[in-house]
Amino acid sequence: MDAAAADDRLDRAFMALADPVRRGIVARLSRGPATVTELAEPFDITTQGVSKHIQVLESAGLVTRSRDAQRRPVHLDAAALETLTEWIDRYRLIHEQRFRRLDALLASADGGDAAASAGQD
Amino acid sequence: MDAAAADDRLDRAFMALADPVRRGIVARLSRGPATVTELAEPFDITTQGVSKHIQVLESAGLVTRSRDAQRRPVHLDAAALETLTEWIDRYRLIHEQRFRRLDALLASADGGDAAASAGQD
DNA sequence: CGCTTTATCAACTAGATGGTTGTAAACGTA
DNA sequence: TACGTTTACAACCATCTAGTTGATAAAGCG
Repeated sequence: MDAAAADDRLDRAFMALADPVRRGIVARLSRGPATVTELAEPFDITTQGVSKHIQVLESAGLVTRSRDAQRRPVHLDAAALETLTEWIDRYRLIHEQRFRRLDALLASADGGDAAASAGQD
Repeated sequence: MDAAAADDRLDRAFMALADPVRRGIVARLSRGPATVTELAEPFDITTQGVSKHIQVLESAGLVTRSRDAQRRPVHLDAAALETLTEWIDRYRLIHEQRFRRLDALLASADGGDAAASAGQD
């Protein structure tokens, strides 16, 4: 997978979670597969609307659909969720390590004004 | 913070990360604060465009802006990133625990066909 | 005081998104 | 066969988004 494709995958996955209905669907699916009508039940929108939300989640790779007669049960793909936490945690940790270095510098230098220039990395 | 406000905060934060330019800004800010022109430099869009991206990140609580003469350095807020990983991990872990229970059931029952009905939870 | 740099605000456009209704396909059952 | 259930697809609409250009404000510098 090249960088552009990975970008696109992240775009869609984050976008998919930027909607309370779709997050509700993910939350429900974490407890096991469900059909479209089951997933639509808690929300005040049509099953067609929910079907479109599921398509968004599917194109983001967050869920998959199987087949059981005329039903199409939806399953959560936890690996895709992990990709998101990996992206976030990468930069969160870089940020925190930078803070720890800054703290160490402050502790050793003991000069308050030295922190301002150190902030430039 | 009530549920609707928390929902709105999550909406904005996930939405903010659903764009490669804004993720690039977050990645850059993990290495330290930067000005708007510095942040705009790697991208092929105007500083006005980048300024709007920063407003999106700010309204999502992911970054803050301070003041240094006519410059307005942007800082990353790692705590907001943590809120996102917490949301994702919550349902990822529920999903994985369910899988572990299913595995245990399969191991004790030893019946291949039993798995299909067990899948319904 | 002008000039430059840095950044924001306002207005606009093309395109995407979230919802609807209507139609139709696939499947099990009477 | 006919019927009900479940789901998808197409067309449509209101709203939002991402980018642009142009004007403006704030601060430093000649």
